[in-house]
Amino acid sequence: MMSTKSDIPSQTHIPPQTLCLPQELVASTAFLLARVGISMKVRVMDEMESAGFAGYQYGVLALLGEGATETQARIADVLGLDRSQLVGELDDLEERGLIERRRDPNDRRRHMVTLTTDGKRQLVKLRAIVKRIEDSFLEPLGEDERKQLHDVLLRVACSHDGRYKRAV
Amino acid sequence: MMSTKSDIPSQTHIPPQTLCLPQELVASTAFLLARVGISMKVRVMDEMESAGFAGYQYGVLALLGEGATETQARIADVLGLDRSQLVGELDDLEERGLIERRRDPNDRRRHMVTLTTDGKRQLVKLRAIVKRIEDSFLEPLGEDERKQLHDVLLRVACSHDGRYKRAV
DNA sequence: TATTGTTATACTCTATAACTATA
DNA sequence: TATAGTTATAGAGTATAACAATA
Repeated sequence: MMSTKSDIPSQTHIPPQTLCLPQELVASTAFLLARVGISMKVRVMDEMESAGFAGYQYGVLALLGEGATETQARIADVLGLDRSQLVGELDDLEERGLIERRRDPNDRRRHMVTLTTDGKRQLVKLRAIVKRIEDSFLEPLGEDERKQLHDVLLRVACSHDGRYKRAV
Repeated sequence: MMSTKSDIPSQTHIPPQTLCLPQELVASTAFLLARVGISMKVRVMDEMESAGFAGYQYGVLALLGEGATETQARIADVLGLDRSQLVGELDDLEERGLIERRRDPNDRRRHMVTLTTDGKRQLVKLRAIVKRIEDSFLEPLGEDERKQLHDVLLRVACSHDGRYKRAV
């Protein structure tokens, strides 16, 4: 499963320099941001899958957990997913009784999506998973460093994506 | 090209709340890190492609730009790419005269890869692209905030990936 | 037998297009 | 005609497996 990617290189007549990234990349904040962000996401996705949840289902539950009843189109737009992609995720969540889809009587094209009690329970579980992974990643940082990191990231995010607006 | 994803939602009898992400996600440093990191990567990839470079070619050039002659296996391992994936990228770079592959006379299985003069020139160009994108993203941050961000990310990266070691 | 580079194949995501039912 | 949800299809990207040359 892990192939040979993380083997200690046993090269011989190349100086036994440790496997190490080019300074140019390590010096780049963009590079670090992408690397750390992606590996965090991968880890979250993996553990979500182990917990029986696929892809972006946590995002959906988290959004619905805020209370509002949402349309599928809105869920997709807010989360930046494709509407067609969302269908499958919702099908699964619905079958498992974590969400409910009801037709909007005022516009029968629309599905109003809400979280069930069971869905809320699962959300708590998934939230804990994310929190645990986040803590493990940010372990080398002190409390105020974490706060500062979050603050800085939020400002950067806001300046490039209008969907963060309210949180500023 | 942009589909309808960024349309202002014209929903009517749903309160005209602006499209906005769940607070739970916005409050999560892991989420922000992944979001910002990925959108930065996407932007870099896009602009690289516009400049005629595909995928991870910048990484390869940057690595070779540090001076050392590297084996294909080492390039792949350092950059975290699949060895088979690397072949195509190198083929392209070689055809365009930006790198050179020579058989290692001491071990004829190996290809020693080096950067050509032209490759160095292109590297300078790509470096500028990344720098420009990074600056645009980090624009809301002051000088010392950027430094602090880089420092914090580096520490996090180091604690989860041995390939950063030297840079600590 | 193990390893390097290579080629071929399969699989997962995501993006696109087409279809229905409603408006 | 346009939109919401759905289904089907295609493409990109990645991972896996098999292979030839060399050690």
